[in-house]
Amino acid sequence: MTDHDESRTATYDVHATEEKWQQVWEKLDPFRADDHSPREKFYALTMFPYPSGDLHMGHAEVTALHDVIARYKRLQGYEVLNPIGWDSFGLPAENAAIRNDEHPATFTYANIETQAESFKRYGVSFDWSRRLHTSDPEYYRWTQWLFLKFRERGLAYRKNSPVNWCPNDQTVLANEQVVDGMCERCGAEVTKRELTQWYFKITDYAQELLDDLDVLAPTWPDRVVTAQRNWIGRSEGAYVDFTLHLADGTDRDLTVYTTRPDTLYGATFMVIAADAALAAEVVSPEQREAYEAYLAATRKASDIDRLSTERPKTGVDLGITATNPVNGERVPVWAADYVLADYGTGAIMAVPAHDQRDLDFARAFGLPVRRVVDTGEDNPEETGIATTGDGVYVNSSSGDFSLDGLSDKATGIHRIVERLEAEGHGKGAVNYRLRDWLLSRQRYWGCPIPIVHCERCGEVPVPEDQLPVELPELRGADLKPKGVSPLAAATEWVNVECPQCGGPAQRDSDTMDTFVDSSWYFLRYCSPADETQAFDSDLVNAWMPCDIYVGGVEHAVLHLLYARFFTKVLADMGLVDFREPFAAQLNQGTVINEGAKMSKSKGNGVNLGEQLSDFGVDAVRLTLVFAGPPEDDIDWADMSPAGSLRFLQRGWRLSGDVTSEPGVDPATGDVALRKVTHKTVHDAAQLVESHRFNVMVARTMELVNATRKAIDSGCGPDDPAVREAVETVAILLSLVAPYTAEEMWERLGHQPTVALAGWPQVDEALLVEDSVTAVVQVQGKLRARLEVSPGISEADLEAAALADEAVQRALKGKQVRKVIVRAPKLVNVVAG
RNA sequence: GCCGGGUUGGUGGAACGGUAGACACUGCGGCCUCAAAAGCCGUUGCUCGCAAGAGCGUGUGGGUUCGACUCCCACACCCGGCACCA
Repeated sequence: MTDHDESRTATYDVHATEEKWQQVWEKLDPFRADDHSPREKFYALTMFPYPSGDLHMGHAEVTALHDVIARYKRLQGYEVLNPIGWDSFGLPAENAAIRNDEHPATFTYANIETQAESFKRYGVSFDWSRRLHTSDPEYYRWTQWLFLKFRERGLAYRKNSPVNWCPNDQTVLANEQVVDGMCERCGAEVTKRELTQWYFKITDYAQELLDDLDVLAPTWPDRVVTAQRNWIGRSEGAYVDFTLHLADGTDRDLTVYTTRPDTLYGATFMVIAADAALAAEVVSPEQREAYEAYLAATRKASDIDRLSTERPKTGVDLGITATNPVNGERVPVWAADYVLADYGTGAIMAVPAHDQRDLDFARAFGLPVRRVVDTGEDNPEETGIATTGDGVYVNSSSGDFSLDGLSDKATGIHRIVERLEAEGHGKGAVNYRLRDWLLSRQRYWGCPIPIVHCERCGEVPVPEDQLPVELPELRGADLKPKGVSPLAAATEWVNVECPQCGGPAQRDSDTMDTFVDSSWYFLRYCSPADETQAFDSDLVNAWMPCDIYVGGVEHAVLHLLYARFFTKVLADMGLVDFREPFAAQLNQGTVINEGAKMSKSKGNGVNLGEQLSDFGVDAVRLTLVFAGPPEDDIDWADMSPAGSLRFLQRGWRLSGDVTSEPGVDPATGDVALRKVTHKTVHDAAQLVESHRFNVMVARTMELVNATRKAIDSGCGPDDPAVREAVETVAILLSLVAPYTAEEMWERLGHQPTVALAGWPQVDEALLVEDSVTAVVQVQGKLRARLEVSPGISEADLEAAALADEAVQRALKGKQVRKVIVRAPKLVNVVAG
């Protein structure tokens, strides 16, 4: 074998290389962010993991993508903050502790260590000095402090209300954690319970949370913006006051919310939510028995039944009437479960002609249907299909007021609201689907709520200097869910003196939703060791908002909405000077296998550790980044980590072929290869900025191929352009394959680390092509290609095109009518 | 039903309104080898053709344009969000 042959088949030992560089990085500590650096700051945040076990393919993907951005920005000269921590409170640890008769911390911190080691092996450019865990008292002390601050502002309050209850996890859930009537975490069917619980008043911020989505829309994924808009669910309409006439002869107001006040003349009955307190208060004595039977039946029905849209309408006549404020008409009042107690006012005016639900109800109970908007469609009373579009108003007048003849919905709404407001019978209004955030949980492994309940003083906040309220030591069977928090049974912990009066009192025994912990961790990263405050406002304002937040789309409405809410509250408190925490966002897709989500039951799981052992870290990372657009799902069965490793070895091999010395002036090198190199660097920057990492990798592959050709059959290995090209490959590869890149960089005679080598300078002069391929079309069809100078004139290009043999052939017998020339790229000849 | 996003070779995917299929994977042929593996080189959208070449081709149907994967309209299907929210 000749030396040359050897260089074409040589490979490096993947695992030895990994171990070697891990030690070097440990020593050099090149990714520590300097708060006081004069460089421009860049905050690259990735959603911190929950320590459920070792890292899996999902972690590998999000981290690989995230690290491309962090490493790119560092090369570009930014001071990059790329922190890591763990969202370490939560149910899985608690359930494991019950199973294994141990403390949740055992499971939690063991897994954190495992994951931390795996991240280090994975070569992620994290700043390990800022590591945090939300279950550390040093952290949750400040979660408690924030809770108290929110409470001082009236943004954390307690109320009694029917809440979502997971019978399996034995805890309440926020609306956001109930998916299709099931517990988001365990899949059990969620039931309702009447409980007194803590809430964050996120609804105070509904409008701002909605409005600022417009600001985020250009840099946030569409699906996240859409999901949040839908979740907030703003609707515009009006409150309208009807008068109820009770059986005992008294009257009272009944206010309803409607988005179609313009159809007020079509209201033929009213419906009150069966489970609203009002319904029980106003029902007539004759109908009370029937109502109570109906209510009992309603309560028994689960959310699953309720959610079914196919279900026929049910209800009961309350035996009373109400007066329509615009025409004095008396209509019957019913109770039904299709009206929700906690939206609007819990009561509606039913306009069966123009609302499908009301029409279904009217038909089920023989109630009248009156059309007040003629849309040209058939009468809803006959078809059973409500008409909801624009049309001409009819039967809509009383006294000196009339909508009749009008054909514009917006004007109709405006006119009737004006009228209602003038007469004091209603007003324009906005409603949101968003509800307050229920934050209490009846579980142990979470942040204790720093409140003491005193018989005399009521709710008393734990004084700040007594924070944190630490969790008592409970383990194993003590943690078994029993419907109230396990903390309630820890009598020594629960029973305390009231901080205010010194009398006997009890700690609040619930813990906080873990989404509270994760609503501010990105702030803590800016000053993670600060023992005097939750975060240093100056440092937070210097680093934030996060320039990029990479993570899973499953948090589109949960974590991302809560974190936005927290940030707005903190801005109102004057603690931060921005109102949105994440300037831009990237949601990675899911790694699946053989067309399906990986799962134990399907047996299609792909083990990350095995992939890393078989192909090496770099090949796995490269495969994930090269697979396609970052937000697309990746089917691992379609991928070729072996192919990725092959490419990396090919790239590495180049570094052994370079024979010129480090520091040689590339200006004297082969111009053709230099052009490829500089164009690649130029394009790669734009591709990374626009998150087209897969294309960036493809371009790097092209550069490798071009360099290989130059070495073997072009300018040869000692040409300075070859060194320039290979050094460029090493730097570009460092975004995705840090081990291979370091190895190349060292073989090229440079000191570590390539991560700080800087982004290559682009020579603009080398971006100019000296010949371009001009395309000649006849009738829009490609007929010829011409190599021409980039500066060719339109006339010259046209002449050359028409002179071409293939073009003449295609034109045969036809007359040239028109020639479009776009020098130097294209000519289109139109004939006929 | 309402709101977003999508549909390109055998596969993953590229393509400022201007060469469709870059870059890979797979397949096929070859080199190396006693042989195999690995590696390397060539080839690979479909149809016809020995070839030169020709025709077809980006979910469907229209439109705008000299020219459309790209823009506009309608439709089908897939994915995500919301949904008895008045």
